[in-house]
Amino acid sequence: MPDLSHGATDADVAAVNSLRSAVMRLGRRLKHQRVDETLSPTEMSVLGTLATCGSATPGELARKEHVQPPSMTRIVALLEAKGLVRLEPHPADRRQKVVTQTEQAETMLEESRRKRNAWLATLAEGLDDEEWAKLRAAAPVLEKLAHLQ
Amino acid sequence: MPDLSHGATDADVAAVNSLRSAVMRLGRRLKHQRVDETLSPTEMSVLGTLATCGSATPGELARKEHVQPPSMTRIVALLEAKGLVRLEPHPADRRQKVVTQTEQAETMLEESRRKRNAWLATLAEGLDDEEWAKLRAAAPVLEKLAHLQ
DNA sequence: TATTGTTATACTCTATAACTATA
DNA sequence: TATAGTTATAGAGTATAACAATA
Repeated sequence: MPDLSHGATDADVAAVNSLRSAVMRLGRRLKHQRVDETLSPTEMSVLGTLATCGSATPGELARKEHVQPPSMTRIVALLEAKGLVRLEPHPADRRQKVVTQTEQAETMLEESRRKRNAWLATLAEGLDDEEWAKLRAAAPVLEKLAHLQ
Repeated sequence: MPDLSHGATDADVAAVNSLRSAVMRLGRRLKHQRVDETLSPTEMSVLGTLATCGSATPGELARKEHVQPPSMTRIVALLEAKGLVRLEPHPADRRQKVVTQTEQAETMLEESRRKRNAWLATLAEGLDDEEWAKLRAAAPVLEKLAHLQ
């Protein structure tokens, strides 16, 4: 961790600038290089969360994805309409709902994983071993960063 | 580089999934944690590019930021209206224009760099030395990735 | 009274299509 | 005929505000 009590170094600031710029640009690319044309990036991200968490309430999903509750309402409704999630009443709190992914979603995720290999291949061609390793090492840190605070 | 000629390994695919999800989520956070409320992420990114490249044509900027030419027209117009860039005729080709950042933009970037330290500080509190190092190592690779192909 | 989720609405950003001017 | 940039328009995704139901 950089010594921020006395101000960040120029190199730290530069790294953050670079990181931010790259994340924004990469985000725009990813938006277009969807493996599944019928799902938005956030919808995919929600399915990914449900695949690991099992199930969650709309409020929990909104906090995880860093969107506002009304946005998650819409996203969950779209996923439900596509048959990818199931909405059930919360067992303990009748205000809340429980969102679970369907078997169809699992099948779809497996399929999209195969499709992703093509994009991965073109990606990897432009990176050497070392760069690839750096990317893999940073992936979990980026995930942590996205969830911090 | 992973052995993609015979298909990517599960670990490679998992890394890409994780990366994509993190980039999307982080991108949404960055959208809201703007250091300058009056500039969109892409506007900031364009200024960052101009700060390093010196000057560029709208077409070049569109390709770098991965937006379509009409979008860059709008972005450049907004930056010009804010007095942050100057538009001049291209010396050799009268179809093109040259976009250059103003002194005001440099002042603003310096100011925003100071503001960014606050966000950097809260960020760094949640990361240890090792994680921070991984992030710094990956930043240039992410930039490369954003520009590939 | 606070919290969960929804409805209604508006905004921001970007894209596509069609156009103008220049090469 | 091709290219750089613009104008006009539409769409996707998200936010805010106001509301209903439950805690």
